[in-house]
Amino acid sequence: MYWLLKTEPSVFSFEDLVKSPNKTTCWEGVRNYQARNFLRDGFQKGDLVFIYHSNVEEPAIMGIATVVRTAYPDPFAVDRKSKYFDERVKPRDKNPWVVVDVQASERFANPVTREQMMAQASLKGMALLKRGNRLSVLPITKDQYQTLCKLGKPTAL
DNA sequence: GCCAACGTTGGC
DNA sequence: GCCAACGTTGGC
Repeated sequence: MYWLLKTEPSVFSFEDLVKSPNKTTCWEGVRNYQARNFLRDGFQKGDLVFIYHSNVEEPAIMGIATVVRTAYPDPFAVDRKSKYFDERVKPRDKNPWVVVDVQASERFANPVTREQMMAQASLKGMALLKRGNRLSVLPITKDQYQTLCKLGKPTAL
């Protein structure tokens, strides 16, 4: 399967992922149930994931990561010191939030900008491109994956 | 259970 | 900085 994860590069960028130990990080802080369901029920080991920079001048897909660990409880949701702490998760409840681990695998030689995607007829209808879409975890079809790779030119790290 | 108010995301 | 979209909250 193929996915897309949004991130604000001022918080955590694709290059931050590349620089992480073993180029791997746990993708914390997802606090939306639909997005959570994708992470929990959809993400499989080996799935490929586009990393997309949002809330910047030129939103773009920067590269590809691989799922290296399937969903497990988000430790930050129950860590009072974390900015992702969720007050509503009471100790005796089960923590509803999950993370997956992703490892950077390839960098796009040509990051694919939102503008480029908008101009691609074959990407018409992508949820990502819909105005007002706020979902931070999105499924990508095989066709979309191939189109985006053709544009992005993935290169080994 | 309805729905208005509010808060957040994120493109523009 | 504006505001569209939409999820969440809380009064009733």
